[in-house]
This record gives sequence, C-alpha cells and structure tokens, in this order.
Amino acid sequence: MNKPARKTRSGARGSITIKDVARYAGVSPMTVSRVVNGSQYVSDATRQTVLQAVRRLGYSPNIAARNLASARGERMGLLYGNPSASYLSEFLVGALDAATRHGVQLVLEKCELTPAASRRAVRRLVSGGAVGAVLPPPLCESTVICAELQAARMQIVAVAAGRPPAELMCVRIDDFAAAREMTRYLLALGHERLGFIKGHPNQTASEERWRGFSSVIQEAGHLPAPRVEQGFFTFRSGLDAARKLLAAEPAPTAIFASNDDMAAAVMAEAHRRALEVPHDLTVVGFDDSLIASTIWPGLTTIHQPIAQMAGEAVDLLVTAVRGGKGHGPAESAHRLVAYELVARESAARPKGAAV
Amino acid sequence: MNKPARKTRSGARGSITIKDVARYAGVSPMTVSRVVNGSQYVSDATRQTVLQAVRRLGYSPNIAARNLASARGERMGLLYGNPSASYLSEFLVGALDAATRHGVQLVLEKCELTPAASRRAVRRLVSGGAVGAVLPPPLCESTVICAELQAARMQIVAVAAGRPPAELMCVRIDDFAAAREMTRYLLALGHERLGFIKGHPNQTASEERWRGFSSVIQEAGHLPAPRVEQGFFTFRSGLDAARKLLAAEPAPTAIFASNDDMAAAVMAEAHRRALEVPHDLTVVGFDDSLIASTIWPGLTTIHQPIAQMAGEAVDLLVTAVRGGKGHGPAESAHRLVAYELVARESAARPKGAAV
DNA sequence: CGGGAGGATGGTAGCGATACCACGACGGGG
DNA sequence: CCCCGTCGTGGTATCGCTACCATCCTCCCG
Repeated sequence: MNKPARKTRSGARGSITIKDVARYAGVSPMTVSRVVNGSQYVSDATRQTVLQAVRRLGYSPNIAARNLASARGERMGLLYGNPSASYLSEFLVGALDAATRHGVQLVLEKCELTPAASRRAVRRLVSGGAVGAVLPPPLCESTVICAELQAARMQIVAVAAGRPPAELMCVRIDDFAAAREMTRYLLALGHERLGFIKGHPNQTASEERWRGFSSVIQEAGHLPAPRVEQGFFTFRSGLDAARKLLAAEPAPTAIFASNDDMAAAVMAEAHRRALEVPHDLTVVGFDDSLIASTIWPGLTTIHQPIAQMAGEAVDLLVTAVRGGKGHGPAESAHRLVAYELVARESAARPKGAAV
Repeated sequence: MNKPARKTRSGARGSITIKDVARYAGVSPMTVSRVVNGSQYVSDATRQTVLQAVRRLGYSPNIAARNLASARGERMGLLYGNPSASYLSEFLVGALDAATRHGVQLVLEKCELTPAASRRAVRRLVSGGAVGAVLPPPLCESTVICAELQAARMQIVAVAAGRPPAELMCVRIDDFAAAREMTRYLLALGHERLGFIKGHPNQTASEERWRGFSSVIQEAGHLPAPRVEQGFFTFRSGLDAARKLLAAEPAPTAIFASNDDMAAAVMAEAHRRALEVPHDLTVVGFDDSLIASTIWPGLTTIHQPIAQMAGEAVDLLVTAVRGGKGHGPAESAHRLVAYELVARESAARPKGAAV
C-alpha cells in the first residue's frame, strides 16, 4: 500500500508536464513530445491541437528530464579570447540568455590565437561534451579553429565576421553598409577633410568597413583624398595612427576609426594637442563597445546589437544540433541583424562651417 | 525479447554511473549517493571506501538525473545592472564557469537601482525558479534588493561589498588593505603631494578605500595634506575631480582614483593640460577593469580577481543551497580573496626626485 | 537484561522525457 | 484483390539519481 496522494495531479511541484499537455490535447505523451521536438511524423491537425494545449497550459519541457532521457548533453561551447575585450560582456549576456531559454548549457573556453592553443581549446571543448560552438570575433576568422571544430564534427556559428565563408553559419551586421552610413553622416555634417583608421588586416570586417568608407568618398567625387592609416583595433595602434593623422597639414576635421578603442585613442591624442572634441575635431568609432559610452565626450559610433547577435547565434546552433538529427545536414544559414548609428557628443559640424 | 546488449555494462555512452561505483565499492547506490552528497549518515570507513572508488573510476554525477530526481531545479540568479560595466564580463566568466562545474544553471536578470525595478527583477528571478542570487556591486549595497530576496527565501551572496552586513554571505577583497598598499607604493616612489578621488558615497567600498588611503597618510605624518575630491565612479565625475585637483597650486604629483574609470579620466584631463603620464603626473586606479589595460599608458591599479570572486560566490551559493537542506541554517560566510597591485606604466617617481 | 532510540544501510518507486518498437490505416503496384 | 511500404500514433522501458521507507544493528538507560 503506497501513499496515493501527490501523484493524483501532475508533478509534486505543480509544474506542467508533458502528460498534462497530452491529457489536455487528448493525445499520447509521445505525440506531444514529437510536436515539441518538431518531428515530421505528426499530422497537421494534431500538431495544431497540441500546440494550442502547450500554449494554453504554458508548458515548457523539463530540461533535466529531456537531457537524461536523450542522453544528449546539449552543451554549447563558447570560445573566447578577446583582444578588444569590452565586447565579451554583452556577448555573454546574450548568449547565456538564449542558452537558458533553450535549456542548454553554455561552456566557456578561453583560447589564444596560436594553432597549438586553438587545438587544445577545441579538445577541451569536445571532452567537455560540447556539440556546437559559438565563435565571436576575432576567433571566427581563424581557419585553424574552424578546421579543428569541424574535424570534431561540431556545429559552428561565426559571429560578426566581415565576410564569412559560405559554408559556416553566421550572424553579423552589414559592416559595409554601416561604414557607408557613418561616412555619409560625416559628409552631411559638412566635413570634407576626412581621416580613416583601418582595422586589423586579419579580420575581414576591417576591409568591409574600409570598403564602405571609401566607396562613399569615391561617389562623392569632389572631396580631397582622405588620409588613411593602418590600425590594429587596439588603443595603442589608434594612438599611433592619430598622431600621424593629426600631424598632417591641413589636418582632417573628422576621423573615422574602425573601432571604438582606436577612436578613444584618437580623442586622447586630440586632447593632448589641445584640440577639443567635437569643436575642433570630430571623432567617430565603430562597435559601440563599453568604452564608447564610458569616456567623455561620448563617442558617436555604430551600435552592434551584440547581445542579440550572440543570442541568435545560440538559437542557430540549437536549431542546427536538434534539427540535424531529423532533417538533412544543416543548411547554410547567414543571419544579418540591424545596426544603428548612435550619435553622441563626439561628432559635430566642422569649425568654420555655416550653420 | 529485448536486446540484452548495452545494459550489460553501465550506461550506453560508457559513462560511469552511480551503480558502477556502488558495485566497485561493494555498497548500495544509495550509500554512494549519500557520500557524494555529504549526508552525515555514513560511517567513516564506508565513506572512505566509496570516495576511493569514486576517484578510481573517475565518477562524476549526472547532473540531469540528479536535478530530475531531486526536483530541485537549482538555478542561481545573477542580478546585474552595472554602471561601471567593464566589470561584468569577467564576472560572468567566473560565475558561469563555477555554475558549469556544479551543474547549476545561471539565470541573468538585469536590474536598475530603483525600488520598483528591484522588486520586479526579484520577482522575475523567483518565477524563473532561482533559489539563490549573486549580487555583484553595486547591487549588493541595495537594502531593497536584499530585503526582497530574503523575503523570497533566497540565499544571497554579496560580492565586493566594502563592509557587508554580517548576516550576508560575502566574497570580497580587503579594500582597506589594498588602498593602504597602493598609497604606500606612491610614497615609496617619492610622491609627497597626493591627490585622492573618492568613490561613490553609496558604496561602502568607497569608504574603505578612502580610509586605507588616509590612514597611511596620517601614519606618515610629515606630508602636506592631500587634496581630496568627491567622485562617483564614473569617467565624467573623474574628469571634474581631476580638473579641480590639477588646477590647485601646487598641483599634486600623484593622483589616486578610487576606480579605473575615474583614473582614466584623470589621464585624459592630464593630457589635455599637456602633462605627460607618468613623467609629469602619476595616476593610479583601483579594480583593474578592462579600461586599465586598454588605454595607453596602462594604468597601475589594484587587481581584483573578479572571475575568481564570482566563482567563489557561486560556490558559496551552491553549498548554502545544498547544505541548507541537511544541516542547520547557513552559517554566515565571509570570504576574503587576495588582491594584487599591478604596476603598469602610469606610475613613476616624481619629476624632481633623486634616483 | 529488555526495550527503545537512533545510526547505518538497502530496496523500491518514481522524477519527466525520449528511444524504440508495435500497430492500425491508408494507397499503389503486381 | 492482396501484399507491402509508409505515415501517424500509442505503449513500454529505461536514463541516472534521489526520496522515502524498511530494516538491521548497536548502544544506552531504567
């Protein structure tokens, strides 16, 4: 004689289980499971009924049970190793949020850019049970890492690569268009003598940004040739580039740096030369990383919805991993998300310009 | 007739289960479970045997199964909402790592500092199934949030509160001692005219740092009174403070800002006045946040092992939640971790000093 | 010296979900 | 017209672990 109480109504803790849904929809638990997991072997009518029951009851699958039964750990790896590190924070927030939503575990792994370190990181990820990996920049550009991961049969999503290889899943903004918009913004303010600091040549996004900038300049036609310096996405490299740009005669009235760290460096160098930003010099960046809003005056820059991108990357990964079982091999998926030009205090009309 | 294969030897995927350990140790699975979960009802001899078996076999419990069976979702909340935001990234890394180690889920929740927003955030956390919460600064100072959380019967760990209430669990560095060390460092370099920028008065850590600084000054005795300005941990407030400090006659040769954002602002202002750091002015910060190593010259500062602290916070939380069941109420636990003075390029001997 | 308290251990029944098979209902070719 | 392949669905057996009891044994006290 067992105590019969407590099993009369669903789970002990009152949460909705798959059985509740099944009963409500008048089907078997199995069918509910199939619907929830997107199996093809369910009639449309049944599927609708079940989905409605799910919605009505507010059912959400118990992750622990699912993992236990399916023995698929469903851990997603997140390889990081970030030179321009302010990125990571927001990225993690977005990724973690999506992971929680899907009930998968996120496993972090730090990774230097050397081949040996890459291999080690990937191995740790594999032995940690990860079945997919998110690659924020600049790791997404590393062919070594990608090759290693693919050899381990992992799904990969690259985030914010400028021109990702077609066979990889990818989430990014349109760097080219964003750079164009920013450049047009500078021209619209009345700037004519422009300076540009390129990003790290290893990253394809750098070239996209540069292409965007120069395409607008060329279209405008009548402008003096912009001064261009090579940077490497670091504050230090921005400082060097700024020194050269500002030493020129005549100096540019506006400088477009390929990321925020370098833009911050331009501001620092400008101040050292007793140039007020934005009164004497307009400075704009790219990324809207933390430093952009930390410093004063705040940096006009291109906002990347980093958290959202990270979230979508995890979404993509989960879909690929789950779908990869039922359907064919993962179809190549590229996702473009919207950027936004954020105008803060670092950009204004050039000094002599008419209002 | 079922296929008998695959259950002959432990799990399908070859992983070690509790039964393997039990068989190896010659006890029942229940006993193994007790040992692993630290129940008191196990004899020492048995415990040793089991532990040895665990080690020998490399057993690690299946988290999914554990969560399923015990119906304890074991989600930990992480409330954030960070003005000095560069903190968050490293914090998340540490917290997530520890969470993965313990097999608990981390649930993020953003939270403004208003009472209404706090209440909402806590409610979301509760309904999300969190049983404990980590509070990074500055949230750990909010009595509203703490009260709300305690009302929801959650375990709380405050991180990096300067002087935490005794009844809260807490992980922090010794702000007082760290500030003392930094101040002594400045004196050892030969600085005598010092400036200090206080942190936000709402945060107890601010006062600890200030007390540390001034205690060393007082002990030294012979120095001119330091110039002190009130800051609020933001770049902007650091700029204002720096302006006042550097306008003084004679100006200080070294400025100690209560965090890195403000120190970065001091450097910016110094450069604007054509003062070279560290040649003309020494600037030091506190926290070793990202900006400290992003800018150039790099900031000499106090390194807080943020990731480690976040990890310990999660450890503490897990222990409290798990232990809270078998043992008495959680004993108050304060954990002090080691800080480190990181000397970068922003501090040097004062200009006129003998070498 | 017996009975009861309580420590140490084992047995059994799930937790909530999926894997795998079985089964009925179609539909088209031989 | 029957057989067989495929679709849609339900049943059953776990997945690895812990809750909850039942049990045995020891030791203390009256």
